[in-house]
Amino acid sequence: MGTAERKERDKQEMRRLILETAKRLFIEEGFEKVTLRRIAEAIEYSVGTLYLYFSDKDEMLYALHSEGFEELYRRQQRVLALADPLERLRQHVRIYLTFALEQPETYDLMFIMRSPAKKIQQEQGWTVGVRSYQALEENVKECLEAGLLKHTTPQVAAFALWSQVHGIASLIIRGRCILVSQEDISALANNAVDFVLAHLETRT
Amino acid sequence: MGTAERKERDKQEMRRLILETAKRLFIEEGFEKVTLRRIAEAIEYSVGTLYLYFSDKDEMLYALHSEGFEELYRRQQRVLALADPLERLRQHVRIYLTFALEQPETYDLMFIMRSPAKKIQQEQGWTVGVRSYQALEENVKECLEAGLLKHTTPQVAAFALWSQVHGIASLIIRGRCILVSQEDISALANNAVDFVLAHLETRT
Amino acid sequence: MGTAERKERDKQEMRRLILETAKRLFIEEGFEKVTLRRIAEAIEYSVGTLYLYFSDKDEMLYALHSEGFEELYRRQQRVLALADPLERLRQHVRIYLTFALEQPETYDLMFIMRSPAKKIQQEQGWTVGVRSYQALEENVKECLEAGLLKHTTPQVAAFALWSQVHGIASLIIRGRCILVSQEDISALANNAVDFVLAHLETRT
Amino acid sequence: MGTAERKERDKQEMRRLILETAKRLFIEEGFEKVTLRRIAEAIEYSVGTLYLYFSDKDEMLYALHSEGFEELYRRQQRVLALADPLERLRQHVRIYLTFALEQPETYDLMFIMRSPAKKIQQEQGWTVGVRSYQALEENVKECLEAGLLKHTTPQVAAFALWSQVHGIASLIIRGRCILVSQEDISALANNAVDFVLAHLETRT
DNA sequence: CATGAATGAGAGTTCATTCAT
DNA sequence: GATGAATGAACTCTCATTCAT
Repeated sequence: MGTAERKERDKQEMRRLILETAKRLFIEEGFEKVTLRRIAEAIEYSVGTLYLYFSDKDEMLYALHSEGFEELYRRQQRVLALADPLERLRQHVRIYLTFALEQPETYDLMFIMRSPAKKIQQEQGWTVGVRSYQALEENVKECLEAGLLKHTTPQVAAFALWSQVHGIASLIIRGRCILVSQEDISALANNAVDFVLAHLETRT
Repeated sequence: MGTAERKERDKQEMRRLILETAKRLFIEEGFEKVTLRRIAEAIEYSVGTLYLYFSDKDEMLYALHSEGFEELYRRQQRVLALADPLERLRQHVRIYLTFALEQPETYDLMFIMRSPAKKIQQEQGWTVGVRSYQALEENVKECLEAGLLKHTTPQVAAFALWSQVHGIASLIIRGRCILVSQEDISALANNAVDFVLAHLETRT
Repeated sequence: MGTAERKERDKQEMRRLILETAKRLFIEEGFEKVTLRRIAEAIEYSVGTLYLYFSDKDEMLYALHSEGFEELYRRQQRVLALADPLERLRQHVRIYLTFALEQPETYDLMFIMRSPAKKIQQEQGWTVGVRSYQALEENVKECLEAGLLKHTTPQVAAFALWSQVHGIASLIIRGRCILVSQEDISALANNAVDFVLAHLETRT
Repeated sequence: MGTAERKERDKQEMRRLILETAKRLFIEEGFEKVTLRRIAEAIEYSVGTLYLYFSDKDEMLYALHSEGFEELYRRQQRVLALADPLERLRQHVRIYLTFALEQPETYDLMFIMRSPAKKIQQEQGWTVGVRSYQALEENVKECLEAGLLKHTTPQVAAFALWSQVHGIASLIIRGRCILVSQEDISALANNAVDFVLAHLETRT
């Protein structure tokens, strides 16, 4: 039925509206300060309405969390086509950083925020995220096997890379780069990544 | 007058007591769970008393923030004696990571938390921190000048190193290393640092 | 018109369905926990639909209240055939207690609950109930006139009996028999009734 | 210290004020309708203040519940001096009924209300009450042993008596005696008790 | 006839902060 | 200097009820 479909679409749109608004407020005011009331006010609906789309605040956070990981994974996929594992790894890292800086509030929720959402505190809340990490580790492994990266275990190399990019992203997102002018931050981030990445390659 | 001095000293001691207690509670129970009431109970004073030593909660947070940076700087000092700039840099990094993992909640407040304290949001709140960063940058610069690190600017190299260690620390502190067993985390952290550090040296 | 009749019949059936469901839920989950949403879900209709058959929640409660009294009266009727007024009275009491324990939530609504329904608060809401009470009083009166019960007024004897059984029923229903094991409660209840009843008879 | 004592007394008075107010509202508006906000308004304090004297709503209910049982037990004590167990039992019953009708809201809370308070739902919440019931049972036992009551077990006789008085009290308190004029209710209650009590004695 | 989206009022609870004593 | 009683504003969440479709 056309009407049924439209209703379903409307429902999805409302969820989107709520989530996007929540996300926007998160940037503007910080996660912990955002309350259901504020979200409701922002979309000009009553608080109760939020509960028609999410069973509680946790579920809202978890939805954003999940969407974030889906999006990240989707972006990672674009890279898989690259035959050269090292080039693929480079792109991998770049894509991650881009994602973090393009959607800082989502990234924050995924990798920085001390989430009050119970679901996220359980291990199962991370299955989507684990998949992404394994893709990275797999990529690193290939590089190691092809002798393209300095010798170490895939675990160590993957973690080193991840923490490198995460460090950059989270320092920027949480406003700890006060010494660097806003315009140069992105350049600095890229240079730092390049610097590290370059010297982990065996060629150098 | 002696009494005036003693009074001032007493006042400082009380501030210390409060701050140490707050820090301990933050670590034991997590930031969100610690209220002024809990701190007051822990030191066996009334809540109102806290306001005799700090004008509000923000000021307490800011004091902890500052103390954290003082402590970090103090630890950095121990390293300055080392003649070899590269070895000094290695220790520098190691000291930073140790501090972060020994005092996770303080580190969190300093480098991760989107601080509610207004004072920290202003640039002047970071002067203590800037000094630490400059010490690192200075150390990096020396290494570069001595040709001990792969070529780049001091800014880039320092930021790369800082973000590397911060990334490790913050992933651990904010519980994002769910794939790694609790016991292995510290080893993994060290290995990752070693891996990166090693390959940024020119010798390799 | 046949259609009009059928419509009316359908309407009645729907009311029945709603009321029976409500009653079932009340017994299963307790009064407080049952919301209109839960009733609606149970009958697989929307909440709004309930308002097509009842003007508000009060009216639903009142309907259940009335039905309870109808059911009680119906059960009382079965006893009228007994010629011996004393035996009839004994059965009367027994039937009352059985009803209370078989349909505790309905009994609760009828005789215990401080009803939220405004209609019940008015005297007219009790006409159905009064009929039942008069039947009991009539029965008692017959016993007294036949010299089968110890001397007193019908009012006193009827009230004494009613409050006796109500006391038993309400202590059980509202969970005040915590000293008595769940299995023995029913036996205790019967023994208590027997004890009292027996000694009010003149024969003893 | 005098001041310490006065402070303690003030604190107790405030608890009393809150409890009495709560109790009064319970009568006027019914238990379930009374909210913390209403109580706070009634005593002209803020809602938060209530939490300085009671840790939550449950504790307030439980305090009233406990006080009720203490008071009932205190009243029972007055009767113990009577040498004649039968006369003592008569007074026992009368005292119970008087208590119920003098403090209907407290009695309601103790013996009728389906309490939401968790503590009351646990068996330990009733220890005070159990003591009272055992006193009654003991009295009944003495009567039986002295051959003053018609033969049965102490359990059955005690429960019969209790449920008799409770039935009367609860029908009155919950407004089910609509047929009887308000003035006659008390007389009717007494007559009913007398009627039953009299005929359970062996003398008759 | 039936729906389901929306709401307003209100529930219990928490907490940083103030201030008379 | 220290207290602790008091508060106001905020929190998340629930529910009977309405109404356009």
